[in-house]
Amino acid sequence: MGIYYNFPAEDDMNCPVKLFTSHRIYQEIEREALNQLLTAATVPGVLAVVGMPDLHQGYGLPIGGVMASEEGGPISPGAVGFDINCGVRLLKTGLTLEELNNLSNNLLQELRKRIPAGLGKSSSLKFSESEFKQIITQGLPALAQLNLLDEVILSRCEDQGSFPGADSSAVSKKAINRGITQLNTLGSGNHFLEVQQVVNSQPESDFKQGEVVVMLHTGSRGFGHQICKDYLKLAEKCQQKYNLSFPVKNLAHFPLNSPEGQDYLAAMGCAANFAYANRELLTQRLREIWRDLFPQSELKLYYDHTHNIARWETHIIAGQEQRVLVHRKGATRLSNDTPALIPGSMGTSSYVVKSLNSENTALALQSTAHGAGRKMSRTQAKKSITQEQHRSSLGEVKAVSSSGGNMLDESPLAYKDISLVIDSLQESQLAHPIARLKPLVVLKG
DNA sequence: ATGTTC
Repeated sequence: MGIYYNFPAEDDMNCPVKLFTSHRIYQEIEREALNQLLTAATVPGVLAVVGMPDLHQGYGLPIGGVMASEEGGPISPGAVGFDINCGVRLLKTGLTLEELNNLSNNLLQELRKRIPAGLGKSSSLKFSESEFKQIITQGLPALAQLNLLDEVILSRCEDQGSFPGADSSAVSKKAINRGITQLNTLGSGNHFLEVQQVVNSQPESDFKQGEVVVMLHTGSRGFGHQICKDYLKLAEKCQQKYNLSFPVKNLAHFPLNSPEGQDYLAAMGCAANFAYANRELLTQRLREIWRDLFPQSELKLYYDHTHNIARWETHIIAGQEQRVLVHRKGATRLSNDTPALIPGSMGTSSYVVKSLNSENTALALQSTAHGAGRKMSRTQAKKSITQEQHRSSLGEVKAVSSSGGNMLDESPLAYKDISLVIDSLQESQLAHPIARLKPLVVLKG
């Protein structure tokens, strides 16, 4: 029996809350993050709330939180997050470390020069409004129609790279204007492009020991951010109209069967498609660099998935199979036949995991962690971590910031130990690692 | 995360 913490439905909670952490990680979880998770269970129409071991304080729902709503129940922009379809993509290179080694300095310089990155950065590509709308409505298949898709990769993407129900008429002009120049950019904060080496792979996995891979972590940029902002404002306005009780302002929501709720889902789908396309286009920029530096190597997509989204799924909740809208915010869907990519903090290993298909995976609504999870806020990290501490925490890893900043707020010292998160997933019988990916070279946003 | 004020 894998362990988890169960908080029964008490007082004004509508459902129990299950927190899937080891005892060790539980000690590190902030009181406020747990409080936010328990508060989510008080929203009327919420049928299940689950926390992952990388739980930390967020806006409304904590990062690492999963919240399932009944049909007609709440849909909450804050429970998806500002970076809609923030996600991870992993590429295989077929190269060994030896083939890469002489070039790693060049590679870092080329990445910095040729990958559009940093706060407010515009893309090197120009899209017309109609092309942009086609992309945000259809996702990756639209890139294929525009002759911008290199290969048939849809089966290696969550949602086949096309989120259903997206409708650009639900997206504000302001969001379109922000998004149209940002498609094909990495962004900032915890977004990164990292070259890694497989150091520990299970024999049954697709990974060879020592193989070089590339991981990309980015999302929907200012586009998704604007959509979240627009709909949070609308939700507050709709509170009276639908006579809703928000336990905290940041858990503002719509009824799923309201026009506004449906509009949010349609707009959220556009941001999801933006982010799928963004990761694909950045992969193409990377391929251009790769062709120059490693002409014998071809970048092949291993998998691409999100960790910030709401989607319809069927789960057994309280013994009853039902269709629910699952919000995952800093949590990854993990079905029995797909892998999940769990990026570490800068300078620490990332992992590929598979489901353990246990009783607990069903209780966790088929969810797993999304990363190491913060241990300090950005401001706290900048105050308390010194340059020297940060530099030594990076060890041999070559890191460069596109913005030229000191990256203290992204230091591994500001995050939980990813290996404890992975141990925790195993102890809870949610997932087990099939490969550990050690960082070599990282471009931070 | 973010044209850094959710």
